[in-house]
Amino acid sequence: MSSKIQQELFLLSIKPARTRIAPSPTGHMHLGTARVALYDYLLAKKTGGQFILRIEDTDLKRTVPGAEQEIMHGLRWLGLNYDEGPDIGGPYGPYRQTERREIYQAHAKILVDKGHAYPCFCTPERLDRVRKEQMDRKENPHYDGACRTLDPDDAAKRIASGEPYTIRFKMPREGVTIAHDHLRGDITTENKQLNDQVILKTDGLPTYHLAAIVDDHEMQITHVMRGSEWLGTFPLHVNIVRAFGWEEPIWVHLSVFLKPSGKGKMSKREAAQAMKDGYSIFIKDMQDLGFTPEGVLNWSALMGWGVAEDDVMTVNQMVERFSIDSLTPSPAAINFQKLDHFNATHIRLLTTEDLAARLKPYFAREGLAVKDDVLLKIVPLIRERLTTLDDCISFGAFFFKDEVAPVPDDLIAKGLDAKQSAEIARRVYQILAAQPDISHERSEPPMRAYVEESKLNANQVFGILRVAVTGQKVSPPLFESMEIIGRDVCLKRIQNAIGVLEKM
RNA sequence: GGCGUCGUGGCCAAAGUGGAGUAAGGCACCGGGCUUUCAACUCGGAGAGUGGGGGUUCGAAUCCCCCCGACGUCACCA
Repeated sequence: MSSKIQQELFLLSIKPARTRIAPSPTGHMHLGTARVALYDYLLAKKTGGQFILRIEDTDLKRTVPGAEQEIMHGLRWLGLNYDEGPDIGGPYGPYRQTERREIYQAHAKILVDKGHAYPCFCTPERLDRVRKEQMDRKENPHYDGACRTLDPDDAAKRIASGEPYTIRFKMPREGVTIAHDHLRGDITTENKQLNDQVILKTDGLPTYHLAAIVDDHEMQITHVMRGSEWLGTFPLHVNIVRAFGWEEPIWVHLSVFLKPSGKGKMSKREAAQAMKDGYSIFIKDMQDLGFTPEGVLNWSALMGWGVAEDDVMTVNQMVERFSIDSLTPSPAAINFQKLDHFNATHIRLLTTEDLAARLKPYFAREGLAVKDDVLLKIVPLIRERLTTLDDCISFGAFFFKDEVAPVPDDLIAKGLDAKQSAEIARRVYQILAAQPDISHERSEPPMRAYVEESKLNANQVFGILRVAVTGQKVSPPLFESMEIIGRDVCLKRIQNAIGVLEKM
C-alpha cells in the first residue's frame, strides 16, 4: 500500500474534533488566549469539527464588566469565528458557567455519593491558621483533611442547619497518578503530593477544577488545549474525570509566552514598554496599532508550532498544514520584530481594494477626508512601504492635505545652500509649469534632462522637489505621487517652497 | 522549599522510531546590486555543534545517569 493511500485512509479515520477556548472574563484578552484559540480553531476546521467559546466566569469577584465582550470582539476581529458560544448558542449550552450552576451542583453530588468528594466546613480562618502552622513547621501547605472523615449523617445535619460548606475532591492518598499529555508524554505524580481541592465553593459555584471537567465532558470536547500553567493541577483534573468514569479528552498543554528577553513572563512593566514601542500583547490594541489579523495570527501561530518551511501562511493554509503533533512544548520568547515582518508581508499580499478599505479608518482617525479613487491610486505606491497599516499616514497623508509645511532646512539640497536650492526650485517650477499636464511620463523626462545639463545629481534636484511637494524627505515615488496630487497643487507647493527658501 | 515542565545561533524553529551532506529555514544583523528618498526586490555573509558533565554505541540533538538554569505551580483564582 502506498503511503499516499495510507494517508488518505488515516484522514478518513479522523473524527471531527470539538475544541474550546475557555477564557475567564477577568481582564484584557491576551495574545496567549488568541494563540490557543487559533490552534483550537485550526484543529476543529481541519477535522470538520466545531470550535466553541465558553466563558469561565465562576469567580464573581474577579469578573470585570466588558471583558466578555472584549473576548468575543477579539475572536471575531481575528476571524476565529466560533460555532457555539454564549451569544450565538448551540446544542450544548448555556456557554457561560454562571448559567450552569445546577449542572455543577448535581455533579458535585454525584461525586459525594460515589465517595469521591466530601463536604468541608472548615472556615477560611482555620484554613489560614493551618497553612501558617504548616509553613512554620517547614511543611508544604496543604489541606489537612479535617473534614475528610466526617460522618455523612452529621455532615448532612450541618448542611441542613444552614452551615456554610464547600465540597472537596477526595484525592487518593497512595500510589501515583499518571496523566498523559499529548506533547509531553506521561506525567507521573505521587498522590501524596496532591491535595483535596475545593471543587464547589460556599457560594454554590464550582471552581475551575469541577466546572471545566464537567463542561468539557458535557460539551463533548475531544481535545483540551490550554496553557502549561495548568500542569500543576493536571493530575487533579485527570482524577476527577476518572472518578466520574468518563473518557478523557486528549490533553495538550501549550507553552507559555515569555517576554522578549526570554527571562520570565510579560509583566505590567514590559507590557507598558511594548506599548511605547508600538506593540502590545493585548488583542484589543492590535488594530489600533495597525496590525492585521493575518499578521497577528501568522506570527502567534509560529510561536510554539514548528513548520519546516514556507512560514508565511493564511489561515486556510494553516488549516491545511496544522497538526497537534508539530506543536512544541518549550516556552517561546515574544519577538515583536517578527510581528512587524509578518504584518508587512501580509499587507503586501492584500489586493489593492482590500488594502484601501483597511487603510481608510486610519486616515479618518487623522481627520483626513480620503477620496476612494485617490486612495486606490496611492495604495500601489505605498503598499510595500507599510509595516503597519497606520504607516499609511506617514507615507500618504500629504495626498489628502490642502497644504504641506516642509521643514525649511529639508528644502536645502545636500552640498548646496539656500540660495542655490531656491534657484533649482525656480527652474523646476518653470520646467513643470511648461508641461500641459503632470503625468509622470510627462514630467520625468524634462526633469531628467535638467539634472543632466545642470551637472547636479538626481538626489539634489529630486530631493528639493520631493520636500516641496510632499512636505517630507521620505515619500512614495515622486513623479507618480505628483501625478496623483495634480498639476495645480504641485505648482502651488513648489511656489511656496521657493518663498520659504528665499526667506532663508 | 516540595512537586512539575522546558533547555538547538540574539529570537522563532527543522532534523519520521539514533545514521547520507558544512545541525534546514525564517526574523533580526552585516555587505553588494537595483534606485529620485524610504521601502520592496535580489545576491552574498557572519553567527550554534544542540544548557554542562559523564556514559551506551561503529555512530547521539535524538537513549541512560548526574548537575545547572529558566519557567510554572503549591487559593473557597482561573
